[in-house]
Amino acid sequence: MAVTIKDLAKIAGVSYATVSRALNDHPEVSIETKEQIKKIARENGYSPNEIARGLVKKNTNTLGLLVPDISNPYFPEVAKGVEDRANREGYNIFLCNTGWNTEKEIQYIKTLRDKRVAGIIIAPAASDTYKKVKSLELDNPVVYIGSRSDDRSMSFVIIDNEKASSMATEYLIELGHTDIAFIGGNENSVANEERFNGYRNALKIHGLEREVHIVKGSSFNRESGFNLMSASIKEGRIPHAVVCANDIIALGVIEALESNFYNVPGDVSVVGFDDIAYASLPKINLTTVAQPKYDMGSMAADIVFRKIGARQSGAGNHIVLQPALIKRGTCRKR
Amino acid sequence: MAVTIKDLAKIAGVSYATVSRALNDHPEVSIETKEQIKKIARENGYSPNEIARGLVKKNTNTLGLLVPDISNPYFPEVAKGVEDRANREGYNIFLCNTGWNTEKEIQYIKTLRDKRVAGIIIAPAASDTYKKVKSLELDNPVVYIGSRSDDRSMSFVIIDNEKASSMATEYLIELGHTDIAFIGGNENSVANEERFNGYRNALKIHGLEREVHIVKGSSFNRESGFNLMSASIKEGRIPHAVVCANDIIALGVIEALESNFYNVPGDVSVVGFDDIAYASLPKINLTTVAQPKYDMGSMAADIVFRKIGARQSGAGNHIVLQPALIKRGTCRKR
DNA sequence: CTGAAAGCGCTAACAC
DNA sequence: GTGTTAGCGCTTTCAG
Repeated sequence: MAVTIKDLAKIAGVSYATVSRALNDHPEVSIETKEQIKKIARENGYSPNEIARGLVKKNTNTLGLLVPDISNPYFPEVAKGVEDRANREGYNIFLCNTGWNTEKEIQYIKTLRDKRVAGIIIAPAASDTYKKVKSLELDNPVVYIGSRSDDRSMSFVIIDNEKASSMATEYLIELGHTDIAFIGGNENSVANEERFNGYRNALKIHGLEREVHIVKGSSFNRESGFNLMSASIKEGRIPHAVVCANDIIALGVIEALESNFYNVPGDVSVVGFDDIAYASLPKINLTTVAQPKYDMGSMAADIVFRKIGARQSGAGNHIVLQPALIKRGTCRKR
Repeated sequence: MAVTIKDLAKIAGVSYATVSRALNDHPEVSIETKEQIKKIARENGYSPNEIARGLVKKNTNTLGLLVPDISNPYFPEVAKGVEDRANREGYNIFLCNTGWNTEKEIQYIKTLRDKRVAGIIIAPAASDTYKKVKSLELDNPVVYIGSRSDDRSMSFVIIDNEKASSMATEYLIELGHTDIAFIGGNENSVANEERFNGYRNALKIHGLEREVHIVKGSSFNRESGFNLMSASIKEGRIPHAVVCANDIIALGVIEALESNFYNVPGDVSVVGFDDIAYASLPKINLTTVAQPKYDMGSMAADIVFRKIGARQSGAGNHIVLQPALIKRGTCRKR
């Protein structure tokens, strides 16, 4: 099998401790033996067994990342941020696609814990993710991304979802719309709830409470947006505008609207959430709320590293980024 | 620190070997002590140290996946296929974003090797990835995805890129186009080369050799497609149609065309490659070549598992899937 | 059915 | 500078 440190020691005629030192560039070992040993290592295709090393150093140089749906362009961007930051530290990341399923989420977290990852970054699948994870009493630092729990002992990096959603809704109100619908994603998602609250509050503040036109959410995807909007149309409920819980839902909503010959933004205005890359395509030109996805990923990784360094699983780190409304072409004055 | 098997043994008043057996459901251990020990394990929040176990079992239940750009919606789909298949086997995957950079690729592969992953799935960054990887003389099974090397000892799962590209080009020819351009991605990518060859061969077969209108590629992304097409327009080279090396390039090409007031497909027909989710958006409606991304991912993982089982790093496994041309709205008769 | 002991590949005192 | 030795947390003979 693979050549070990002992094999090298035998060849070099030294103890294997010396080999270990040489390979790790310890200062005590003479420069010649160092060179010598490294040469032998190279010649014999030695590859250090990181898992053995990890066992003794109690350190795997590995992070876990849980995302609900890697097919949603929002998450690859986050993942890239996490990965780049982790890579700079010499860390690798385990990518876990949870499919919006907390069971799967917990199962993944358990294996990550067993694999002794240095930290776990979670884009939660649902609101009960938090307590489920908490009940695991992990030793590993955990940071949430995209949404938060009330429990301030937990760390997170988010944008202010509620405010963002309010901004979007108020923009629509300014444009003269009164019958504004909200089409949500997974109903047990915290981000979804916050975005809904932001929407509702904006209506309330502007005395439009009566107009609240909720289209119950189902999933954070295109099909769901399409189906929900189609159903609403079938019922004859055609709002002036719709606030969507994310961009891909918005894409589905627009699809439904246009396939029923309603023009966007001519007949109905639509605003999304996330600002995925495709939102800026001229043909799409979706008005939406931007999230600094990549930065959120790297910031989350940053917090993990800070926690690892500090050895204090203590206080929660909280980063709340400000959202920006990107006005493009799917909204129009009424 | 974390409770170990020895702690449990002490509590249970048995040897730690027995604890190990009980926890692993060995048949020899009495059902009562088994229950007993499991209970103690649960109560004390025991989590098996997979890295210690891995050291002795020489098995990490981990796969590595290298992709050039996780932001390209093609790759998350592949990743999902790999991940789902791996998950069924109880494996986790290391996601490595190589940024089309073979240096980074090799560096990643080295750490994956050091971390003793059971196998590595590579969506290669460039044509020299193959020999660079080969020179590493890995013990780990490797399977390539998306493009292949001539070296038949390597395993891969691909679609027939050349044929696919020919199909797309011939479709354009049937539509009456003669001045057909090819806008490529990374020039040192094998997939890019194969797709270019398919394009050129189709022209040749139809006696259109003289018309070959190559727009040198640069990157597999939207900006590149946009820039290349814009430059071509500026030079006054407006082809009848353009074959793009992938969908996101096509998106950029269309963007460039329309921002210069050329209508697609009215003035210029465009065909993409990959069939990413956004290609089917009514507003985009991109004619393209479909790749079974998810299946390709899971098949690649499948090969890895077969190799792990067989313990024969021997013969290369080759899967060549048939491409399908998806005719949508970006091409029109001339 | 269970215990004792060796060892996976490596690092880190502790000696000399 | 380098060797010896004791683990890291676990699985797996080998005894009994």
